[in-house]
Amino acid sequence: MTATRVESTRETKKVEKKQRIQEAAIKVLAREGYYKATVAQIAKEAGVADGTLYLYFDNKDDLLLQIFDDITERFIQEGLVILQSVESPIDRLKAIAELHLKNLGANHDLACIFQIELRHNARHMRLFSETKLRKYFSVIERVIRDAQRLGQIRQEIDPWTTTKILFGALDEMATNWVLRKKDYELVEMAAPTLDVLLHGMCA
Amino acid sequence: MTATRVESTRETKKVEKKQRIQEAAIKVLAREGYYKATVAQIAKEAGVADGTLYLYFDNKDDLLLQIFDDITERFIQEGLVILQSVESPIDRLKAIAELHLKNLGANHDLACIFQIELRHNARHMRLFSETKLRKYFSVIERVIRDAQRLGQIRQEIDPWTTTKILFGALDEMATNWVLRKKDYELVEMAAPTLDVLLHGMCA
DNA sequence: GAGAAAACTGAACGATCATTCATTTTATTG
DNA sequence: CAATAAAATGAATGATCGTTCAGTTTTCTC
Repeated sequence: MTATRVESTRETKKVEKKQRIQEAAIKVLAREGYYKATVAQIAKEAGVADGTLYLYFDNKDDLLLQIFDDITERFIQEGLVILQSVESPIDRLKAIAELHLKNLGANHDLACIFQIELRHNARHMRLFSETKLRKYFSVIERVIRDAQRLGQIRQEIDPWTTTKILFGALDEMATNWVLRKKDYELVEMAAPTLDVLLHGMCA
Repeated sequence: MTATRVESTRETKKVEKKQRIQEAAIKVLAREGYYKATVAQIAKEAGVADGTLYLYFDNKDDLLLQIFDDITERFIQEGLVILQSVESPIDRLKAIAELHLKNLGANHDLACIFQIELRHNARHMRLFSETKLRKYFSVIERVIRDAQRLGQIRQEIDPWTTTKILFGALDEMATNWVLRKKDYELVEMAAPTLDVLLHGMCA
C-alpha cells in the first residue's frame, strides 16, 4: 500500500464517521431541540465517546452549522442539476418548489431542524441567511428574471419581492407539515402553492 | 381607603411591574437570544432583583410564553376591531397584511422575538402554533371563504392552503426585514405582496 | 511483529445559571 | 404608631454540561 492510498482510506473513514456523527446529531437535535440536546447524547447516539466529537468539530455550535452548510449545499447542487434539464422558467419555478418540498418531506428529523432548530437566534440566522440561503434566493430570483425577459411573468412585479413570497410560502408549508404531521406528503403542496402564486387568488 | 380600593391599586402596581419585566425581557431576549439571555440580565434591565421575577412568572420559560400570549392576543383583538370597519373581503385581506407588517415593523426587538426567538424548539412552536397562531389563521381563512362566496376569489383554490401562503409570505417579509434591517418600512411590503398573491405572477 | 503515529476514550474540571428562601424593606390597617 | 401583611431582595445552592487531556487502543509501516 502506498502512502497516498493509505491516506485516502483514512480520509474515507474519517468522512464516514463524521457523517455518522452528523446523522446522529440530526436525530437527537430533532428530538430534543438544540439547547436540550447534550453533546453526550449525540455522542451516545453516534456510538462514540464524548471527546471524539471534538476531533471532528470545533464545538457544539460548529456541529450544527456544518450540518446546515453541508445539507443546504447538497440541496442547491441537486437543484442546479435539475434546472439544467428544464427549459421554461415557469417550469423551473415548479421544479424548484417540488424539490424544496420533496427534500424536506423526505426526512422529518431534518425538516424539523431546518424549519425550527436552525432559527435559534438572530446571530445564527444572520450567519446562515447571509451565505447559503442567499445563494438559494439568488437562484430563484434569476429564474424569475428570465421568465420576465421571456414575457411569461409580469414586468411590473419586483423579482426580489417575489422570491421572498415564493420562499415564504414554501417555508410555511414545510413548517406546518413539521408541526402538525398529518398523513399527507409535503411535496403535494407544491402544485396548489404555485397555482396561487402564478395565477393569483382573484377570480 | 376601602379594602377593595387598596386591592385595586395593589393590583395595578403588580400589573405595571409585570409589564416592566416583560418589556425588559423583550429587550434582552432580542439582544441575546433566549438561551444566552440570563434571568439575572433580565432582572437587571427591569431594575428588580433576580428573585422578583419568580413572584410574577413561574420560570424563564413561562416568561417567554406569556410575552407571546399577551402580545399575540393584543394583535388579534386589534385586528378584529379593524376588520369590522372594512366591508369587502379583499380589502380585509389587505388590512390584515398591513396590520401584520405594521405591528411587527413598529418594534424591532419585538419582531426579532416573534420571527426568531419564538421558534426555539418544536415543543414551543407546537404549543404556540396550536393556540394563538391557530386563531390568527382562522381569521384569515374565514375572510378568504367570504371572498369566495362573493365570487371575488376563485372557487377552486383551497382556503386553508391559501391562508398558509399568505401567512408564509408575510412571515418571510418580516424575517427578512429583521435579519437585514435596511432603511425601509416593513409595512411597505404589504401592497406588493398582496398584488402578487391576488393577481399572480403570470403576465 | 516491534515501533510509531493516529484515533479514540471517558472521567474530571470548571463555568454557568435557574431557582430558592431567610432576611429586609415597604405598604396597609385600626 | 405598632402590628401585620405583602413585596422585594440577592447570596447561596445545586444541577447541568461543554470541553479537555492523560492514558488506551487501533492502525499503519517497514
